[in-house]
Amino acid sequence: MPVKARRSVCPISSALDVFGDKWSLLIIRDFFAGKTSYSEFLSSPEKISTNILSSRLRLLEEQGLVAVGEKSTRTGKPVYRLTEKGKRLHPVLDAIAAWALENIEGTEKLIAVGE
Amino acid sequence: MPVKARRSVCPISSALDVFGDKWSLLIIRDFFAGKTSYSEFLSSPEKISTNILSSRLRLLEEQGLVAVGEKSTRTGKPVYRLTEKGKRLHPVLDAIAAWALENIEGTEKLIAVGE
DNA sequence: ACTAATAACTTGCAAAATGCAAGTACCGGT
DNA sequence: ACCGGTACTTGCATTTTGCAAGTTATTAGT
Repeated sequence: MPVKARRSVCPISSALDVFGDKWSLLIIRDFFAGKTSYSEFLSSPEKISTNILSSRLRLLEEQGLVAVGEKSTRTGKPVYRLTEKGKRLHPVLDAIAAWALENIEGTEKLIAVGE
Repeated sequence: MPVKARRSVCPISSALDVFGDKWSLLIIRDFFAGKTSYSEFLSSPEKISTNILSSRLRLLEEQGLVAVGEKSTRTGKPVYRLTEKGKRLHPVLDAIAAWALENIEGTEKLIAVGE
């Protein structure tokens, strides 16, 4: 599947072509929180639906932000991981979280966006 | 019109409820580039359509990121401006642009995201 | 005052993305 | 062989987006 055409060469526009939707960055957030499996992503409080999760993981993989490891022979589950390119999004999530904590009432830092 | 229900109290999720789409942050980018009028936003290379621009400006206004000034008596045009809350998004745009310039081939810093 | 032009929208409708419920496939254990 | 759980896929209704074509208001020129 071809990577979708970008709208312009502007870095912000190009970045939004990659993760400019309501779900992609939440999945990335969950990666930073240590999640690696389908069911773990489904368990997040925002309740992503299975078809969206499946398609987003595929898109993120196509974009090179996520890699799917071999299914663990112990558990049989595929293991999803952030690539280096994906991990470099950490400052973006940091900036967004900082803005929201200051500017949107009722937001709370629940999960450590660690690493 | 009521502000849409947020999906969770997570700051990232809440922030995406505000600007998690393909267009909102591009409009914000244009504000930082000094644009203030409808036609200026339309002239950006990504070619937003008029109905989306109209509805996004309204949503951003409802969220308190954008304020509409009185129509200038000289030109008759409404003047759109970022509020302080909107201006505080500058670090977010900075982080996104920095990531894209490093991680997406063919992106170029075209407009000064100044202010 | 009349006309033309431009800016700022709104409307209608097709296309795509999202959301929900249900179903299928493939383990691993008993 | 059967069962339960995880990882999906499928079908379809709803919502959002995208494009083209209006509509309204103000300004610029004659």
